[in-house]
Amino acid sequence: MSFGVRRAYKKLYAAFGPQHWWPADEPFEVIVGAILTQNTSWVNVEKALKNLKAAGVLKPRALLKMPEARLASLIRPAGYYNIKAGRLKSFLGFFFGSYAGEIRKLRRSSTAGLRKELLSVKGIGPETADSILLYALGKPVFVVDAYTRRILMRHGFAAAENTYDKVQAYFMRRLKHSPKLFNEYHALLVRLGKDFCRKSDPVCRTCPLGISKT
DNA sequence: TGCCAGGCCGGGT
DNA sequence: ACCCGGCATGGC
Repeated sequence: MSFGVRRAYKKLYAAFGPQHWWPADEPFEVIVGAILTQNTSWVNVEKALKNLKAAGVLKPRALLKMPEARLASLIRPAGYYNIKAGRLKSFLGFFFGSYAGEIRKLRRSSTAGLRKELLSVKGIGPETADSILLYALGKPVFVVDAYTRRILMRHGFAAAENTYDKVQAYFMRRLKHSPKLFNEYHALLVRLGKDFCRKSDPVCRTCPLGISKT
């Protein structure tokens, strides 16, 4: 593997500047967005969030009370709407069941413990859990996504090591455990991915990292 | 028109 | 421990 973690960060920041993530007003909105954006473009998620806001239900208690079928219809533009309505419901069950539906109580919980709890919620996998920890709760956790892996892959990161946990450890071992740094870094990787490294893009030679792989 | 997007689950090897 | 099909809309 030849991906220089710190050097890459400097180049990305120089090229793109601060990304101001997560694009949401409140922690709860971050959580909802994190579930809705699973394998889905953010523009579609925005439409769904807009529907929820317009209906005045982008709040824990309102979503908890709402029938699942109604929730599904509101989030329709985000795709997988039946699945995601169920996932939102399962998160809410956990949120109210263990934390009284209060973000402050979530935030008070230990990072490692809460991560395990989140992973036990049906519909929340590693990326969604880590996005919640970092972007909604400010915990120092590095978020890995499809762009991160693809970018690493194209920079010679060994395919066999390209699993979620390995990639996450690779970054976290080489960076200060700062929420602000992890926030900016992940956002920059997504920016790079959107602009230069989508699946259908050819291997990129003009991106700000100056790609090397054939 | 077909492929893709800020994953995850469940069933099968 | 991996591998795969399913889930679904909107943009290009």
